[in-house]
Amino acid sequence: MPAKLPLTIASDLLAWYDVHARQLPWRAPPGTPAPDPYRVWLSEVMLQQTQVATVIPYFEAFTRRWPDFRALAAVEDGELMAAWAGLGYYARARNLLACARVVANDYGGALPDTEEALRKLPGIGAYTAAAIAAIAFGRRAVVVDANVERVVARLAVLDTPLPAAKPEIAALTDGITPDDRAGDFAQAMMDLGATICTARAPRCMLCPVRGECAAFARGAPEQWPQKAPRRVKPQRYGTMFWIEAEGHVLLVRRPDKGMLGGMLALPTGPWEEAPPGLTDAPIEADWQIADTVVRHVFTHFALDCALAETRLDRQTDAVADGQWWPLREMDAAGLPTLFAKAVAKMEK
DNA sequence: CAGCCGTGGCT
DNA sequence: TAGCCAAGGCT
Repeated sequence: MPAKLPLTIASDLLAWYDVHARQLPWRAPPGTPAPDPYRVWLSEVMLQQTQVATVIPYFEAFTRRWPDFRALAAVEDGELMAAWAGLGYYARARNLLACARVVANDYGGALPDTEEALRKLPGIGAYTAAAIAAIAFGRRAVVVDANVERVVARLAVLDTPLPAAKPEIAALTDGITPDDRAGDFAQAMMDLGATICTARAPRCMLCPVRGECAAFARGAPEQWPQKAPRRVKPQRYGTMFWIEAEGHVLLVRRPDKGMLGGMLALPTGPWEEAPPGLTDAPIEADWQIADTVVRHVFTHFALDCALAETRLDRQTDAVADGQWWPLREMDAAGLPTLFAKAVAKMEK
């Protein structure tokens, strides 16, 4: 284990946070009473692997429609998934709803206030449980996200690459987390990582703790954290099927497991190393292949998806579990971006 | 534990 | 621009 970090980091960081904290819709100003746990929880789930600017409009829409756990717990699955459309990582939406229902049914509509109890709820892992306990309930918790990992790795010039360095980083973070204001400290670390101690081109001259930063002293802070090399992203090919009839298009609900799980979508064939053509076409029809493909990049592969079109005289019921959606209301369908791109292409 | 799981911003 | 990256959780 490396040497401990200077204990002055917490006080320096909190003093900086008192002046420079970002004003965010889910955040109470420094020193004021803790914000509503529902809003903290909702924001933390939305913020998992997702940047602040992307989350804000979704957070505003969700809190306007569903102001508390009971309201959210009463939503139908499809309505919730449609509202989440575009945010990505759709398992978060399924877990969000499951969590809201547990809170409404088993906890009287109020989130439990300990890390241990929070950790057992759907969609709440080690990071989110610590963040909620600290920010919403004022408990001392060690909050480690990707920002904290980067900041701590630089402060301590950790040469162990991620993710192997995670235990060391957690121990070092524990060592500088204050007993009071652990929530503000966590948010200060994350603000610092998001605005100053950035992954590339860090703004060290604005940093309140550069005097305690070993990476700054070395003169090359962007050299940390070290990371294990990434795998190359494979290219895959697929086909989407556009079946139009009487001003409607056929949509299907994707299974909960797997890519875009639980989301409404255009029917698709398999996604493979070679173009699958009309494999798994929902019906036999006179398919026309659009002249351009829909390109979309997911986390672990890139997809070139052909678009097969056909028009029918009537809305066939030959496709089990399909539903006909009016073309004039495609925005309300809540399609993942891959399919929203196809809709945009068809509307031209 | 390592692979799976979206999307948009930034350089 | 092509790749890197982000307030991770689940299995």
